[in-house]
Order: sequence, then structure tokens, then C-alpha cells
Amino acid sequence: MITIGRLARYAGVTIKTIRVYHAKGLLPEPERDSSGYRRYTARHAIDLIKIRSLADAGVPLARIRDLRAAPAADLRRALHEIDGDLTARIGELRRVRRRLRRLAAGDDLLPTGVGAHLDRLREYGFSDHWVAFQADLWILVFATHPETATELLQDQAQALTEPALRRIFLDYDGAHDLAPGDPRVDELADRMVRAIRDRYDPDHLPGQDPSSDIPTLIQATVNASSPAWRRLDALVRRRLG
Amino acid sequence: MITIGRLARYAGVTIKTIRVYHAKGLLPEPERDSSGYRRYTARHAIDLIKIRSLADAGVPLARIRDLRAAPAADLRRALHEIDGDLTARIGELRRVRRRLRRLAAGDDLLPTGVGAHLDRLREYGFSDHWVAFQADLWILVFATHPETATELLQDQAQALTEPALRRIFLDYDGAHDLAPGDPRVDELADRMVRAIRDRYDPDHLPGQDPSSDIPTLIQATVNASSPAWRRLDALVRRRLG
DNA sequence: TTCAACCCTGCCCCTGGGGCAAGGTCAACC
DNA sequence: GGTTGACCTTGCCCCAGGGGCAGGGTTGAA
Repeated sequence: MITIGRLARYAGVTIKTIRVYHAKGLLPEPERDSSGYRRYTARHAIDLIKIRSLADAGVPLARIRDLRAAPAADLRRALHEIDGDLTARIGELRRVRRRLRRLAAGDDLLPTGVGAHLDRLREYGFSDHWVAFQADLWILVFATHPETATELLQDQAQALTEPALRRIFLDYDGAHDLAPGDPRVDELADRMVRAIRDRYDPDHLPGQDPSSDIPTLIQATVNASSPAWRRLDALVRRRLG
Repeated sequence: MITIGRLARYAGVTIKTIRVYHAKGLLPEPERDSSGYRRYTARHAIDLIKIRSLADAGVPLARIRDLRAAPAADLRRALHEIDGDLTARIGELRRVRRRLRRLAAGDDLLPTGVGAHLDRLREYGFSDHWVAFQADLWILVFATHPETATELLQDQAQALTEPALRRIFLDYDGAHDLAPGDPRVDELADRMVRAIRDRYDPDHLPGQDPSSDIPTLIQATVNASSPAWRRLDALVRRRLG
């Protein structure tokens, strides 16, 4: 006839845990003594220890409660199932860790390939501001359109190997702080339109996919950061549309 | 300017999750349109995707919130720490699974060695009732006194190889349904006292450890199941002093 | 005009307990 | 016979990471 504290120490749990098990119907409430204290028997200790050995194995308490009324065959079947669950959880954690390590190796949360692309941008002389912007942009594209993102990235990387196109992008970067009325903005818009017409099929201009808001969303963010860029977008859009 | 549902689909989370992140301060609340709907920008999408890639790696939300204000070096350090956490969790799950498999293989929640002992009891002709009783008893002993349980079990197993002692235990088993006043109870008590005096140092009788209630608890449970057993315990206890 | 699909806030629910408050009880010590 | 400290009681709120429902408002397309 031991008290709850002793039982807790024997079973290696806290008093709270035992009371929770009573409340959840896993362990029957014992008799009370004259002062209302719970008084436990060896049966309770044995039951509690069995419950803990299942709980330690990761079996949810509700499941343990049901299992305690079930025959041994059910118990075996349930244990097998729980084993499968554990294996799945281990696999999932391993995947997560692999992802995390790639993340840590890249110093940031970048999808594969984007890091190298950003390094090239720095080499080409793009501003830090532009590089940071591109990083975020590619995160967004990879998350929302994983199936075409790599293709887009490769297209973009290839475009930058051509000096004339690279010049356009560098000038776009540089136009950030121009006044919107600056003639260089108009001149850049001209070059952009010609380059786009040159490079892409007029019926399949990139960023025109009507099933996605992402290009629009990105362009809105781009535009919001500079009046000159906003004007540039308007000009290009008018001449292409 | 997308709605919460679209943002949720892009990021692969539920609407509820986004609202929870607002409430927890992980993601800033966006502007509202004229009807009170939240309207999100690309920035929110990027932030949310970054948050999710950390959350998917098992980083607690509170930690993510703090990390978002921290410099890159802190982020790297935190990622390394999280990697360690993950490794520890994987190891723990593996241990749990190993325990579970031993559990499943033994058909029950028995500590190592007890299963074989119980099989021998059956061979010796003990009743099913007795064997089940012993199973629970050893679970309790192993859980509460892991350091001496194996020793006790071996002592018990060795005792049972001696025919005279085995006879005593078998008679104890058989006495369960005797009337408490049956002379065979007195005769058995006599044999038990002689055997105990014979086998054990009188200053170190087993089950007399004053620092543990477990023997008392077990004896109380044993006694509760049969009047004859209760009388047997009283007789032995009186004669042993 | 109607209908489905959205959106809003506020509320309670889950697991597996932790922790605290406010009070009652027990055993030992002085 | 007090006091002290350890123990017990119930009841309540808290954590992560959301799920789900109620009871309403809004939007867009047929």
C-alpha cells in the first residue's frame, strides 16, 4: 500500500504522469486512505511499468489504453505496426537532416544551383542589392514552380554568358537609382524589348503563364523598390503587349 | 497581392498555419484590402518559404522567430546545433525500435531471461496461475531493482533445480486452494522455514531489505489472493523471527 | 440571382505532460 | 505541543503545431 510518490519513483515517472494516466483511463484509480491519499498495490506498479514500456516505445497513450483490453495477438500486430511507424519516422528525420545539411553547406536557404548562380552574378559585377534580390526571387520560384525552376535558372544563366544581354541586366541593376524620367530608362527599355523579341518565341514570352501569379507578384515587388524600375516595366509591357 | 489561400498553396501549408505564424510573430501581418482580406506580397511568400524550410527541419517556431533577426553566423551555428539534435533524435528512435522489437519477439513485456525461466516453471509442472503471477512479479522486480534482479532470478532458478526446494514451491503453488486450517499448510511452513535457514545466512534473509517496500508489496499481493497463502506467510514470518 | 469557393474572427480540441496555487496531512525534531 | 519539511489533494493554465467548427461576410462566374 504505497503512496503515489513512491509508485512514481519505482516506475521512474512523475506523480503528474500517474495522475494523467488515471484521467485518461490507462491505470485504474486505487483506493483512498482516510485522508484521501491514493494507496497503490503491486498490481498498479506492474500495470504502470507495462504501460511505460509501451509508452517509451512511442506508442500513443490512447493506443495503449485500447491495447490493454485486447488479446495477445492484437498486441503483436499492433507492435508490428508501431515498428513500421518508427521506421518511417526515422527515415523522415534522416531526410530532414540531409536537407538541413545542404542548407547549412550553402550558408543559406537556397535551392541547389542557385548559390553558384549568385556567385557568378557577383563576378559579373552586379550590386549586392541585386544579388540579394535574385536570391529571394529564386527561392520563391523554386518553391512555387519546382518543375520548371531549374530550366528557368539555366536559361537565365545562359543569357548572362552573352555580353549584350549581360549588359542589359547590369544596366537594369544600375537603373535602380535613376530618376524615372531619365532618358537612359527609355533607351534601356528599347534594348530590352529588342532582346526579348530576339530571344523568345512571341507566343511564349516568359512570365506570361496565366495559371500562376508568381511572375506578377515578383514584378510588383521589383517595381515597388524603385520608381525607375516601375517605369521600365510599364514601357516594356506597353511595347511588348 | 495574393490572398491567404493562394499563399498557403504556394508555400504548401494550410491557411491556419499562416494565421498561427502571424499570431506568433514569425510572419508580419500584411495589409488588408477593403473587405478585410489579407493581401500578401512576394516578400511574404519568400519569408514564409524560408520559415517552412527551417520548420520542416524540426526547428521550433520560437527559435525560428529569434533566428530571423540574427546574423548569418548565428544561423550557421544554430543549424549545426539542430543537426546534432536530429542525430540524437534518430538515435533515440532507433533505441526505442530495438526495445520494441525485443518486446515483440518475447510476446510480452518481459525482461531478458524471465521468459526462459517461466518456460522452465511450466515444465516443472507449476500451474498457469503461478506462472502468470511470477511473470508480473519479475517485471516488478526488474523495474524497481534492476541491479539485483538478475542475481535474484538466477538464485531462484538454481533453487528450482534442487528437487526438495522445487517440491516446496510446487506445494506452495498447490496450497492456493487449501483451507487455511489444513494441516498441510503447517507442514509446508515447517519445510519452508528449514529450507530458508539452510540456504541463507540468517542475518541476510532475502526480502528483508528495509530500503524497499517491494517485497512487502509483493507479499501483500500474494497473500490477498488466497487465505491459505496468507496463513502460510504468517506462520513462516513468526518462526523466522 | 444564385452558388461555390473564399475569407474573417473566435473558440475549443488533440498529445504528453509541466508547473503553479491553495490547501490538507504526516512524521520527525525540539 | 509547536514547527518544519516533505508529501498529498484538486484545479487551473501553459507549451508546440496546428485541426476543426461556428457563424458570419465577400467574390466571381454561370
